[in-house]
Amino acid sequence: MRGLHPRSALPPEFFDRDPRQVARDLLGKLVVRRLGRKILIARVVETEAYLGKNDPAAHSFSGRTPRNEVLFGPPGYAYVYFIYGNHYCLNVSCLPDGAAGGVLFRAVEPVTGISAMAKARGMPPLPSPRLTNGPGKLTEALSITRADNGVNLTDSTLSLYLAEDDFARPRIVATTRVGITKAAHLKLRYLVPDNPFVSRP
DNA sequence: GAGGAGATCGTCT
DNA sequence: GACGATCTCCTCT
Repeated sequence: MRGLHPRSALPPEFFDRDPRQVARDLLGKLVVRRLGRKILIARVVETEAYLGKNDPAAHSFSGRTPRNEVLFGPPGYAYVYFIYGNHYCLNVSCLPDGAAGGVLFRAVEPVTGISAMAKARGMPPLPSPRLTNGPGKLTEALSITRADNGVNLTDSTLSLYLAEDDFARPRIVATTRVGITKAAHLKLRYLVPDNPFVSRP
């Protein structure tokens, strides 16, 4: 029942660092989602770093716009964007106010509330990797939408935040990022090898 | 299981 | 008006 215990949120300083370091350190941490009385918890198993300046693949590379302004704000805030007409993707802002780095959550492993996640995904209440093994899938499973854009992910009193876990630090592998055409050679994708919930090996 | 096409719309040119 | 940090379904093997 460890998954039901209250969790302390990761502090703002955790995100006030290079996105590459934040992306690595987020592996094994927890995404906590409150939906009314229900609580959903999932462990992070795959992330990607977006550097902002000097990273053509980053949404913030070409400067500040209404869409990406959260990335230019203080660290530890949710940047949620809509993509391909169908899906939402969850990021967390990194680096100090004014520097627009971020980390994309690409896959998580359900810990608590699996049946609720399955329901949100329109799938049978069984523990399948297909529930959360992709950036669009995990937001759907956790009911994350544009309404969550700009929320403070370091505040455990809110309905979406990031938390520490008691687990040992997982093994980490770095690969190229998925689905991008610019700066595609950079190894800025981080995953827990052999974890069945990664989006692809 | 691999591979390809379509869905679908907000954002920026 | 084009395209995108994706997903699912369909077909073929």
